[in-house]
Amino acid sequence: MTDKTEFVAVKPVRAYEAIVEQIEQAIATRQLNPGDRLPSERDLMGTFAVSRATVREALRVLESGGLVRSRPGDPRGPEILQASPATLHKAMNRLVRSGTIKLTELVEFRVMLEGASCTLAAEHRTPEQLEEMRAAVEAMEASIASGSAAFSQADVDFHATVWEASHNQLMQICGDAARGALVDLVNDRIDSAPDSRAQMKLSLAHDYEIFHAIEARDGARAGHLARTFVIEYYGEMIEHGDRNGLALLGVPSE
Amino acid sequence: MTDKTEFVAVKPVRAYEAIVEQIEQAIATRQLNPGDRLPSERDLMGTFAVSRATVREALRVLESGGLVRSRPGDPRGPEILQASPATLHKAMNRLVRSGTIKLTELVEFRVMLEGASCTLAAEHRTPEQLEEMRAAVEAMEASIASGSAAFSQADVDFHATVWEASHNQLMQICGDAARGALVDLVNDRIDSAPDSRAQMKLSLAHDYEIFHAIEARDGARAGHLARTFVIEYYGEMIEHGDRNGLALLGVPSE
DNA sequence: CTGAAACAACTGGTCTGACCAGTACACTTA
DNA sequence: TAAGTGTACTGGTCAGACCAGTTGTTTCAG
Repeated sequence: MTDKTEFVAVKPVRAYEAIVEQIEQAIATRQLNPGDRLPSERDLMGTFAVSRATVREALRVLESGGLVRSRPGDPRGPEILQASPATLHKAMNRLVRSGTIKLTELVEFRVMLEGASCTLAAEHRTPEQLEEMRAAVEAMEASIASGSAAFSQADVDFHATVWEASHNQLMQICGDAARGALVDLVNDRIDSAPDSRAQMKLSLAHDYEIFHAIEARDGARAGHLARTFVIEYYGEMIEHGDRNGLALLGVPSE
Repeated sequence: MTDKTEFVAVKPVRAYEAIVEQIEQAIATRQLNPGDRLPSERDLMGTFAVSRATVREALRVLESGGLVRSRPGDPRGPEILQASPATLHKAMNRLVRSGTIKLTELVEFRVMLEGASCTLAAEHRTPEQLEEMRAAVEAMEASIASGSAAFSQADVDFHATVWEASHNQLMQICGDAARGALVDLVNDRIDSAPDSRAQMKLSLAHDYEIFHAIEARDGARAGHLARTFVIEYYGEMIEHGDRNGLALLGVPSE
């Protein structure tokens, strides 16, 4: 506290940034709450003493961050929005797609998330969610003959329900982003390797096992299965040198 | 494919949004790469056939998303940026602060990440990184008397090195975001509960144990320890009903 | 010939003032 | 009372302007 005064680097703050900052603060500190309205752009230009172009730039930034929404003609002004995971989702997607992140990392990440969500789902799932899962796996089984599109849709449904049943949005969002990025990457790599029938049967068997573990509320087993299956599925695509760490994630601890 | 034509909901697309979309696409598809330059705002208004105000709004949105950077006076035009975790970080923070995401979820998320990164670090760490960790824990031990600021800085250093040694940026980024959000939340909750000496000693002991597991390349043990400690640390702040799932995450599998 | 100073041609940041197409709400009118 | 009409707002966009800052070039003194 009584340290010598220290100077820190500065960077010019543009007017619209200062406005964003203020409004963001007001939202963070609950002075502004979802449903509240901001004054109109023309009023705002008065209170911030800037031109409309400037307040609009600020508003656009806030809007792109999912904090407010403007609608033309609405006399109540821009609306403060409930925070939504959409922005996080987009940010995650961008990061992963940018190639800053290696396939191995993505798979490791997915292994953890998938495992954890299955464990949590086994604990937290409601009876309704269990039935949804049952319906999804049965749909998979039914569509195994009719085509890979319907099959993988049902597959996605099953996993989506598991995420939901985990009651952990954060994992859901991150897992979803990772899954999306992963299929993109894999599609780029081996374009359109269509699910072979054998492949489908394997996936189905896996999902059934997981389902039963969740049904039995056996979280440890559900997590272990999920991890193992993801590793098995993506393992071959990963360079040999990177497989050790992955394997470790599969079967942890005492 | 031959389905009946289906109409879908539309929403008006503002001009600046269309511009953002196009530039975002160009970046995602690698037509535009980090270091590349966009034409100047005045040129852009020509190519998109809009006014400068509109291209500026688009640029502001892209800038707030961390995709480009404009600098006044630079005749080369706005620069395409390397994707950075900053946006993700901010998005996660906002989501957590807004209360959309519960403390429990955040802790669960952190438990997974912390565990996984320790496991991976045990496998992937280099000798140099091991020494960094050793230095950090020793710094913790040394500063245990001198004050909590230095102590927790060393603590953060230790964990940062572990993240780094895991060689998984994704986990690092998410873990960091979660950690940041968590300390924010906890600081709000019990404001400035200063690390008691006992608390510090406990943290130190934990970190030492983890360090030794990483040193011994015992990934399973390192992960298990990390999970257990995080659970122990945050467990009390979590509502009783939510603790079961958390406990499950700690000691998984067979 | 060299190095420094002056310049010109750009850049982004901001402002003013204007127009349009929508929306909400009060005010008619049947 | 119910349907229709106005009107006064909203946000979206445009045009044109000014300033301060950067860059690269040109000029000029040594």
